[in-house]
Amino acid sequence: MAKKDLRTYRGMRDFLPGQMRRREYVFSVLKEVFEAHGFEKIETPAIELWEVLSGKYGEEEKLIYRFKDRKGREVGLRYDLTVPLARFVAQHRSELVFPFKRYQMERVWRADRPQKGRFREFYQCDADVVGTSSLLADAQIILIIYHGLTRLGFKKFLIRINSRKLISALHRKIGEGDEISLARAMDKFERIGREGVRDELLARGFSSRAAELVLQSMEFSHLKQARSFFGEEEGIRELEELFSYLRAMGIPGDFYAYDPTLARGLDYYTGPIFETVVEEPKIGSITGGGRYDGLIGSFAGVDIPATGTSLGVERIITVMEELGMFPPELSPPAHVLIAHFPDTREEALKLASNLLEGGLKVDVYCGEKGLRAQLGYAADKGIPLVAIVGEEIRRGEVSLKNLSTKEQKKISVDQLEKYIKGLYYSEFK
RNA sequence: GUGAGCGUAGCUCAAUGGCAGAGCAUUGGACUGUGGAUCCAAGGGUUGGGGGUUCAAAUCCCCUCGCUCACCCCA
Repeated sequence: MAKKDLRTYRGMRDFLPGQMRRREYVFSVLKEVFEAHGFEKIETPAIELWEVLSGKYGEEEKLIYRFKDRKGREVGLRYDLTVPLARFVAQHRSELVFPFKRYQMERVWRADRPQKGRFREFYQCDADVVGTSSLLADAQIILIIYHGLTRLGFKKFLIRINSRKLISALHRKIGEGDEISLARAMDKFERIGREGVRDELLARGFSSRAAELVLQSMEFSHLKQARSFFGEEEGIRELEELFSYLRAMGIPGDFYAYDPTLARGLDYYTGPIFETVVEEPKIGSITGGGRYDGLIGSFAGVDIPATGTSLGVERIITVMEELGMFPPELSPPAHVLIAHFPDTREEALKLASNLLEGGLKVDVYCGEKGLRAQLGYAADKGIPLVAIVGEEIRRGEVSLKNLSTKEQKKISVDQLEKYIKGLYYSEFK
């Protein structure tokens, strides 16, 4: 038989138990944060009809995995969680409570070329508020980004904030060229600098007069400067209102900033836009989102305003791994391993069933090897305690070994559950 | 789509143009109440694939495929 190619498909990964524990930790923290702010979880299918996915992403559309099902129906793997949400809301309008606050933690697929922090199959954690154009919703989204990242242990990050309306205003002001093209050039400011953007604009066919205006508008670090440049502009008023909410929410000022160079490529954004960057390591943005008041209407027929963000869990995990941000003790695969000998197996099974009843995570050694092997198993798997069920069980006792302190003591079976729980409250927590 | 670097055992990696190797993992045995240890043994390779140079290629050259990183864009 020819040897099988054992690799996973490009850009798609297996997750080993050790990795899964770190991933689950991130997911559980974010879940708590979402729910702390009143967001409810939903799920949607991996596959959507092509007509749902098409025409929503602009140039990005070529990265959607697209195929025909067995009856020739055009379908695609979802590219993000926002467009499926729009379809979902349009379909279930009558059953939802508005403003509808939902979160989702699911896989999405992009036929992209993988690199650091970029995959073809990856998870996104999205939180959105649907059915209100109030900037309170945008502020709440920014709050959960702040809350989520700080809860995960991030000490330093910046949520950059701008408005699609200001990019449109700038585009009207210069009166030439294509808005998306303008936005793309501006978005490169961080990487290629002031002169780089000038060259980029000229290369994209903008006049040098236009380039000067654009460069001028990108110098602003405060909304006040933008106001004197743009005048009474809706985008300015909105950002001022948004920032007043962020202050009231108590988000420290060095975690967010008006950033006129932020553009964001997706076509559907209509109002405030935001993304989060970290200085180290270099990995692009770790969250991205904004207001998209027209998207759901394209499914529902009537306009339903919405805003939200996607937290890039894959990049968040990459950053946390590189910076050693994971807590040293994640929850163990089991609280205790039950070790046993050929003549104590039935007692071991009874003990395990009692401990399970008490709510502990119990791993009964499933092999028939000796104690040495069973202790090695617990050590390799990261189970901190081993209850050795040997001849002492005849006297109603087991030997409980703590693998980290190497201490071992005999404990009566009646006391065991309480004793283990006590250890987890003091020592392991 | 563009560019650079790298492809040797399941994994991590050695081998000056001159016999393809080690550690880990796997399998079998010794040992069976204290961290799969220790000891003994075994299996495992078209050196990514194809072509060329050479007495001789993992090693040099060409093509191709794959992976990684960067660009584009994005989480």
